[in-house]
Amino acid sequence: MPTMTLSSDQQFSLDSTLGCGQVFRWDRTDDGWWYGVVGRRVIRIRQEGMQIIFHGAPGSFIKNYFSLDLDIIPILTSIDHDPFIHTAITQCAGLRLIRQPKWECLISYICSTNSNIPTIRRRIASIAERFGKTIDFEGKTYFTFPEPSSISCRGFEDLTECRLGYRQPYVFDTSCSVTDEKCWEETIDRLPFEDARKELMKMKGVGPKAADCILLFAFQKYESFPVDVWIRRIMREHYLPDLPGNAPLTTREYDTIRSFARNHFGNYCGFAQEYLYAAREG
DNA sequence: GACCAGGAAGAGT
DNA sequence: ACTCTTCATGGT
Repeated sequence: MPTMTLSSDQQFSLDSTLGCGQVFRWDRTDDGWWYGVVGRRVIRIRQEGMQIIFHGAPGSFIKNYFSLDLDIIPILTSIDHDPFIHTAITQCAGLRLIRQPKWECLISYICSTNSNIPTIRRRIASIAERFGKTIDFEGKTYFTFPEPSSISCRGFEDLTECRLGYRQPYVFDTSCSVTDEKCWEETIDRLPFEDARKELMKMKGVGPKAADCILLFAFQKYESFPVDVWIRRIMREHYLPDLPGNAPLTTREYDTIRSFARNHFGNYCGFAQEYLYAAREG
């Protein structure tokens, strides 16, 4: 079984990283193993102190996926500007931002709107099960996340079983437009942040929040600061107590919150967002 | 049944 | 550019 030894200044917690809600296709067994599908691979991985034990992918792949090449200490230092974020950083020590497959991330966050994490997970699993390819791994069957064309070439109705609700046309429509435009990832990647954001929001079902998540989790745009109901609550309570009334989140308030965060936490405010989110409710 | 969850689109102003 | 309504699902 391949292993990797973390260096002493290389903070990493597998449980925080896979359990914080940034990815939806990993499961932890009672004995501490995580199983996940990434691209065409099934990966089994666990952590024992400074040792990472894994199977299903080369070490270089693991290192890149979990962004273990990134020097995280200076990044955390750069966002550690107040006692509240300091507590979150301490609480979720070793949380890393994963480099997610872009297409899967796009659909995942289209499926995430106005939902909770268990429901989102079920939707993604259902899409993979019905449209992906099977992979046999250690006697069990897993499913890849389907290519855009695998969804778009089938009828709209085939998605109904996935129970996406009002998101079904968004997923289908985005699958069609991405099937047509092969190099959308390059386009997004090359653009400066605000332009990339606008470009993503042209896709059906992608608003400000989903765009920010996709930019953060799939494109490593660390200046992104997604604002969901939890983050909004936390920011209003601890950083922006003077914001008016508790009405539905408007575009203006969203922008107020994210520009505050960008100023307060700096260019790596996306890390701050994920630590605050992971440390929510407790 | 009401209310909530990693919101967004569309219509009407 | 802003406000309001509607959207489908599953859990508490």
